[in-house]
Amino acid sequence: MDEQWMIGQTSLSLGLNVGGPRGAPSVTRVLLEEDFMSSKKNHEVEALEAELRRVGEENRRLSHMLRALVAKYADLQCKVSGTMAAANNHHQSWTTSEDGSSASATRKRARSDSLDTASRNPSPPLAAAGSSGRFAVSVTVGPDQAECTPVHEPCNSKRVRADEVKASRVSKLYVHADPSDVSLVVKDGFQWRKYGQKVTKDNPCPRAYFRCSFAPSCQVKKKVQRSAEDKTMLVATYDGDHNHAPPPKQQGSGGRKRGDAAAVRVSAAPVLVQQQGESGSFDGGAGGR
DNA sequence: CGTATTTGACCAGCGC
DNA sequence: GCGCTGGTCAAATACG
Ligand SMILES: [Zn+2]
Repeated sequence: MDEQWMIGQTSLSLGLNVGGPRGAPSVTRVLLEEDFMSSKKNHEVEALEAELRRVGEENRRLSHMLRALVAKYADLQCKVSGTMAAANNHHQSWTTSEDGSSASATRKRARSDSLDTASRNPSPPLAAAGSSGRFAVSVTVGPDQAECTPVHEPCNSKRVRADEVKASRVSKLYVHADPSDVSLVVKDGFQWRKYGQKVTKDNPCPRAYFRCSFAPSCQVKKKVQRSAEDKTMLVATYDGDHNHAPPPKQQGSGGRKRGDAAAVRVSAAPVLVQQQGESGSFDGGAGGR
């Protein structure tokens, strides 16, 4: 299923890329000038100019979208490559992405590396789900993921590794949400209760902390933060696994609550693999503090 | 009135 | 030892 979706993305991306370059507008403008010099039909020139402007705007928008799409596609391709050949990691650098060393231009690359590193598991616990307008990628990293040692590390890698080791089950979910959404309350099928919000150092957008409020014995936590540059990307980091039956999407064809048409409701249910192995002795202790 | 969200305070881990 | 940063708590507030 994932491959099919990715193939679709590939074809789309290639098609857009072929027709993407901004060479046509200049040609159109030349033709338009010629028409104007001939002084045949001014109104037609005006119409053409208006259309040209509109097309230019659309082209720019499409270009932007295409760029994001290409970036995502590159991430997915890298991930797939890493999954297929888990041992052959040639061009992976795993730059200082989590450390946050102000990598402005290489933000996408860093994300790609992160995804790729997470996908370097022996078993492929990654799931991709895409809708017509939304984009969601879920990556579940396991405890044995920290075995892979980075290659040429500039400075860090021990802190990140320790963090990964400490976290038993961390699954990242990249969702493509509308930037008009100001509340990071991502309704992904579960009931979350927000318990904190902090402003991180390298990201101007605040990070929201959620906790599963569906079951008292479920201490699944979730961190939601939108990307610094791609305001349309919401990075939801799920920590833990639900030990209760998920609410079966009881939200029918009702109206929205806040009248927000483009809400963030992440309906793309990520097929989180329960291959974490031993799930026992995990749901019992729910004692907080 | 009960519940969810907000938001400042508090704390723990880590680097210098 | 001190400062910084991320994570959590809990009182206050908003909302249904
Ligand atoms: Zn839960």
